[in-house]
Amino acid sequence: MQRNWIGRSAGAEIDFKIAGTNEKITVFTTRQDTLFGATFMSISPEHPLVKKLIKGKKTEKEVMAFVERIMHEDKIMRTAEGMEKEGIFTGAYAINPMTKKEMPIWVANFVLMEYGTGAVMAVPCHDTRDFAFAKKYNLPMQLVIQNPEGTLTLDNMKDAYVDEGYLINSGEFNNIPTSDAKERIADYLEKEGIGKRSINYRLRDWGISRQRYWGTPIPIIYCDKCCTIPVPEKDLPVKLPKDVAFTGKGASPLLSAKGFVDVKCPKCNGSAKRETDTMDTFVDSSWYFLRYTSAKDDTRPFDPEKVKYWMPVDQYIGGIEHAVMHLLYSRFFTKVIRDIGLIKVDEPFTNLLTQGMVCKETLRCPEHGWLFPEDLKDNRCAICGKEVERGRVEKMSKSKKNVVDPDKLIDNYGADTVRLFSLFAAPPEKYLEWSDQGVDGAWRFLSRVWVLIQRNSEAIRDTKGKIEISELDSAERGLYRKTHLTIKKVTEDIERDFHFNTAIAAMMELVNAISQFDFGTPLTLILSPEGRGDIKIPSPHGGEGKGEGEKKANQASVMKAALEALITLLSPFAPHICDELWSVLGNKGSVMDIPWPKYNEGAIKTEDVLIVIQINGKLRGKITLSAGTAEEEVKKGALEDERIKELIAGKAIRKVIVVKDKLVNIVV
RNA sequence: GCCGAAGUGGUGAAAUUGGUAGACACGCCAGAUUCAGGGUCUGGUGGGAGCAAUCCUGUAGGGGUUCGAGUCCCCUCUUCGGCACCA
Repeated sequence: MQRNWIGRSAGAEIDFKIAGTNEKITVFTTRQDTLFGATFMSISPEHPLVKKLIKGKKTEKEVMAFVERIMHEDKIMRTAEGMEKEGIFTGAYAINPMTKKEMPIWVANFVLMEYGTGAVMAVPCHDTRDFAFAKKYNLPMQLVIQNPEGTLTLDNMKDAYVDEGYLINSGEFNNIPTSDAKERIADYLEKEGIGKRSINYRLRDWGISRQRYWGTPIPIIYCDKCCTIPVPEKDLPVKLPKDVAFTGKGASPLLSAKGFVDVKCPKCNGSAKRETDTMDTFVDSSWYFLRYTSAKDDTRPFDPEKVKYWMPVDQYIGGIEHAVMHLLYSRFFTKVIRDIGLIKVDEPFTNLLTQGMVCKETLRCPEHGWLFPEDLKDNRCAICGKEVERGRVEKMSKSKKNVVDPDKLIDNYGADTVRLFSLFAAPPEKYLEWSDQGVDGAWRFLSRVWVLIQRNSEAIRDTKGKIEISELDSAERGLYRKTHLTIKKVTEDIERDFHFNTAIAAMMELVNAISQFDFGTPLTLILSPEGRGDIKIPSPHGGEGKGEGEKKANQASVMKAALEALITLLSPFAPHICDELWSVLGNKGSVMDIPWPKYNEGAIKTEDVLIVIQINGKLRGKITLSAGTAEEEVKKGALEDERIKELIAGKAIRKVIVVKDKLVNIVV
């Protein structure tokens, strides 16, 4: 996205002789391939050559009047697209270095002095602006790029042809495709010394001063005698004054702070005034990460050694709305600070995650303006009863009152639930339309975890937890495998792309699996978070039938492994409840001090795999085989399946595709 | 106009390498819980047909590549974000 702002474009600078003088005029173009089609020239009203060109010509007065008028127009308006193109002939001519023809030089309102060289070779046939300009002022046109179909003529063109094609009317370069011609003509220009390859960047202006209080003061003093003087280093930093009147009217509030504004000139000691504009807060956010490395250093902005240690930022997370401006400015600052030799960092951020914004619909009463969701009564304004307009779903903002008060949710559900739900609702890079539906689900999940631990903690407390996979029965193996699959999934989801939503879903699956396995002591718990009612715990599903001794020990070990993994994995998402449950499980200390669990490859391996059977790519059956079964065996197994036999009866099998441990596709 | 992202059930979303579309939730439906309500538990839940087994259909729309496409290619539409005559 920053590409638009940096605006790198590769092209060439080309010199044009001005007829009857020794002067030359240089243009920048990305379309040197259309040089033979350049039939006139447009220059910016600010171009320094304008005065020279018209000097002594009878058009001088007229042109100057035009230039003056344009330069007094608002620049943003003047350079807005769709603005009427205007120009005036200077009376001077440039010489096209290829065709040697004379090209009238025009001053045009749409040519910008700050981009390129402030002068443009106009190729009306292959540039839409030049086309419009040439048509308006009846200027010559020359077709030099033919489309691949060969159908273009000067008469049938309704607009400029700006696409790829091949060259015509271009002497020795005829019939060359545009992309090659760019290189060949650039080579020619360089060889002949009339031009060179050039790269242009269009950096946007950044006016950093603001007429507001909250911002860094600009350390400049204005003295009538000594002009503009920077505040001496010993007086830095300039701090914002406290005696300020915020009227909401007029210019900067700092103007009202007399003690701030009136100062002695550091040079002549006469009376002087301070700059009262402050800096855009983007200035501060452009280097704060450097300051963070040395926050307590009161002698300088940052300590280069600390910057060397900490920078660049490994992972930067910010809202998508800052993807262009803030990040571009930060990169710019970093490079400037590097260029003046204070740091060695080239790019400030190694990885960027732009998170989506949280949005919500806006509500508006025709009489009382923006409304909070709770200002509604039966879908009407609670104050006047008027019907409420439901607006667009947009970025949450206090001014539009389309916000959710986290305190209320936290009061009702607790911080863990609110945190868990926010992370579960959507992946982080996606925009999220907030809805309260679903918070209940997060609360229920945490309640289930709470109950599970309470029920089982007693039974697993004395377990040593040693597990031999070969000694486990199939239910135990199943849970043990699920536990390790979950560790893998949660770890990878977090590390790879912060997809907390799928990590949480995986933990929910683990909880479901543990519930199925549950063998804990029957227990009735009364949980009463504010307004949530109580939970009666039903009898456990299994467990009673299980044998004693070894069997029971394995069960407890597997259960313990599952519960401990669950609590550790869940702790970053619901830290408070997990810390509590960690001790309920009989552990000392905080779960936050426990190393992140590692999955065991051996626990994940399965003996049996489910093979999908397709006929012509459509799902027609499933069989379970042991993992790693040879292709031939799998094929045989599929073809012997009763249903498959029926379905393919009487049809010729053209081909059978086997994907190992996954599927068989029978093509008939 | 240009650049970028996206479009999947009633809803939020999964599908990470081209291989069972809809995981996990929300909502809804049914049953259980010795009153109701709430809560909890169990089961069901893309659409259509069928008593059923099952079949057809389905990832914005249209084409294509492939044994096989939400995923790859081409075209179209819609939404969102950014930019604004940059030669």
